[in-house]
Amino acid sequence: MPELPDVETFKQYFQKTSLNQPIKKADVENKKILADTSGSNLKKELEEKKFDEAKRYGKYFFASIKNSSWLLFHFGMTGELKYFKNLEDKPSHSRLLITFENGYHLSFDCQRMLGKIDLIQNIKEFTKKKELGPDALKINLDEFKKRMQNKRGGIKSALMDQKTIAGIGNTYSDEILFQVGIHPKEKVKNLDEKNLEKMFNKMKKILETTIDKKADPEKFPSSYLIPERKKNGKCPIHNIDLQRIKVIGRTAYYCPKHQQKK
DNA sequence: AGTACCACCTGACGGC
DNA sequence: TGCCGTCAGGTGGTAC
Repeated sequence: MPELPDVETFKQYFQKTSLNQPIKKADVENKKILADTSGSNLKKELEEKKFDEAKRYGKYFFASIKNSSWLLFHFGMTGELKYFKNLEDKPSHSRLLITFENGYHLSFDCQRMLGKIDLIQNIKEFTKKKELGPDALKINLDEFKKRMQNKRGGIKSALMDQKTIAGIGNTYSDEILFQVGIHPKEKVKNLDEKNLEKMFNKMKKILETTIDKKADPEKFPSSYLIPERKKNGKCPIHNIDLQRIKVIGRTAYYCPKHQQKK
């Protein structure tokens, strides 16, 4: 589920594999993933050019096309990047296929097609238009507290609101709340400054740790909730069944023992 | 402002 | 075996 740590991992992968390599071909294999551009336009923009920079903001990834626009990726729920040599290794839901002069390929694989690709001129303008809040990795404590203190609803929906903070989704909001011991439906208003500061620190630590582990739950510390976010999952601290509830239409997992409402 | 609900979309899974 | 409902969860739109 591409949230900030997953997208950051894609960015690092892209930097390692696809930067500064002359592009030979670019083919859109399914037009549904295109936002505001056409397949022929994308082809024209990419072929015989190269990527010279990679950036991330929240859950969005941007690849700079040298002397031209930015190629924007949003991964939706099932999007990912794959770099490979032989076409037989092409992922099964490849929607955009880029072929480099060196013979390797980069594919935007997106099974459910909830992802999007677009061309944009300016990242700042884009994030402004989307009204995205500060990136969760970059936001400082004061800004975090200020933004949270303006929220009236529940804490999980506040953490997932991209206009409040950009980058946290359903999975990682569960992890943050699990580690600070707060119920997903707790009203933000009921949290004091100390709660918010602890939450801020945990959020940063979780993002840094999971990026370091390349967003792979199998490599996460055994004290983490995420690997247990499944049917019959247990709290790694208390070894009891996790609770499953709906919060804003999303499934939230939490420990009924150490995440009780105030 | 916040929440509820729907749509987009595919594939895995459980029930019958 | 195979059909069907449900679920997964990011975003965006609408209704209340």
